[in-house]
Amino acid sequence: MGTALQRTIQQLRSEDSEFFQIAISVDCVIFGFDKNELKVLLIKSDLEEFKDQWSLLGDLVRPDENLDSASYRVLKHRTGLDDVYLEQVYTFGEVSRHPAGRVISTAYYSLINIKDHQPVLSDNELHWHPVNDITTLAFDHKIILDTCLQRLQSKIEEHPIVFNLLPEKFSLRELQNLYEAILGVKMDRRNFRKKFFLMNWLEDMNELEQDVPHRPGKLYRFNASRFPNGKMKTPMPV
Amino acid sequence: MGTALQRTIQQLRSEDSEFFQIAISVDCVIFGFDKNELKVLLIKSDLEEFKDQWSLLGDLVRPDENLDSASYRVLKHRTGLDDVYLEQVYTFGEVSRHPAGRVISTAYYSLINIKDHQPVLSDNELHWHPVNDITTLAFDHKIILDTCLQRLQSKIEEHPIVFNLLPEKFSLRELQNLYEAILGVKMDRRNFRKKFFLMNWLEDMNELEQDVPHRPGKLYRFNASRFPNGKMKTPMPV
DNA sequence: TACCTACTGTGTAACCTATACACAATTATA
DNA sequence: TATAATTGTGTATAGGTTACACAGTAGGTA
Repeated sequence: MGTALQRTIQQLRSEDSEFFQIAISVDCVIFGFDKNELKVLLIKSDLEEFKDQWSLLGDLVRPDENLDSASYRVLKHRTGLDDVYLEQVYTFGEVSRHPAGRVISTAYYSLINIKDHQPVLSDNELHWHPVNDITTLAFDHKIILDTCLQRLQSKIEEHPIVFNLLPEKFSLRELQNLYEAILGVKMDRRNFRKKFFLMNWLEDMNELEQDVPHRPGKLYRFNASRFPNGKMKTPMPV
Repeated sequence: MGTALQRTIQQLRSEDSEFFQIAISVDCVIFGFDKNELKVLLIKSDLEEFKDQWSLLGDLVRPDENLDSASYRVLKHRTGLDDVYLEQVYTFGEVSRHPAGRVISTAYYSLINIKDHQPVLSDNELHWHPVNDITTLAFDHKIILDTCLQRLQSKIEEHPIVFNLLPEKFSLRELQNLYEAILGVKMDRRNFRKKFFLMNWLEDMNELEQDVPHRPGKLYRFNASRFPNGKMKTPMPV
């Protein structure tokens, strides 16, 4: 007796479709940063079972598209953005996770500059929520959100991906606020500056912040070309 | 127009089955440790396209089983082992990754004590291969193997999971050989001992190695109860 | 215009961890 | 009884992490 995979897909389909009763979807945790808070883009669930609850953005995967492509498609559809940071995190496959049937879902998270996001006008069910305010979501989406946040937290300790959440030019204070919002810790300002300058990622724009009611800070941008091999030398200071 | 997920599964099935043309499988990278080498359990592919090539152990997911359960089922079927370490790593969903049709596969890796594995007699196509000797595999399984090995490498730097690959009692030399085999580096013997004893994971069994042609080392076992919160304090010494 | 507020920008010392490294003790074997 | 191979042990150095204070600057306000 062989396993199911040892027969061909055509054989399986002709037998009894036993293995084609599972749908696969992608769910996207779309992170943004605004007013010193980490936020996530959610939509009102339209399933009766989860009436008035919020859920992540997702869709079923089409037979002719790659898994990653499905995720990019959802992002493009919901944010209008093309060139975004996207990372697969985990696949959730509990039998009963979707009330309407068997749906296995692969979770991705994405980092976008919230200012670039022009909400689709017809989609007034779409809103940015502070991550820290979210206690429940439809389906198993709270678990998916938590899993993606954990991945983001460990990822930024070694990879320079937070810049996807910021405008091109930013001050060191904004950058530190972002790290603090994601990691949920306070950091020492002087040590933060020291470490970042040691890493040599930032390019001084020779410009100052505008419209701040205090001494303005310098503006920098991320210089990806200085980043050796996609790996940071040391984790962030606490 | 809503997305596919906003209709019910029943609606979708009755429409045109567009979203039920994808099969989902699990693939297991089963790691073992023998003769100071990290090994992986492989099976001869029986697909014509990959004749005489080796492949990972996997199977299609059944509609009524959780994703994790499918992986445990494959492990139990191939190794006879029940209580094994298993971790989901990544889901591979390229459209053309399987020649027989659209199959999305979720990869897991597993750590077993190779001595416990009694190969199923009828399955003489099943063999342990040194990870370092593997250059090609059927399907995209080489990429899956590499991905799982990378995950294992980063995981052991913070979590005490390597003990799943060893017999209950082991010497410090065996433990160090195992770390060196997984990470592909040589470590300093004295620093390795120092760090492990500082972490206080090991319980001295007051026994010595047998049948070694030199001064025997002490035997230890992993004391999980001393492990606080599943997280190691410091990475392994190099 | 003078002062107040709130932030920016900067350096050093103490501490902790990681690393490099050598020799005596023990067992099996010839 | 000598040899081979490995175990078991401590210290000094280097490097990185952390804690911490004060002068400078722009905007706001009286």
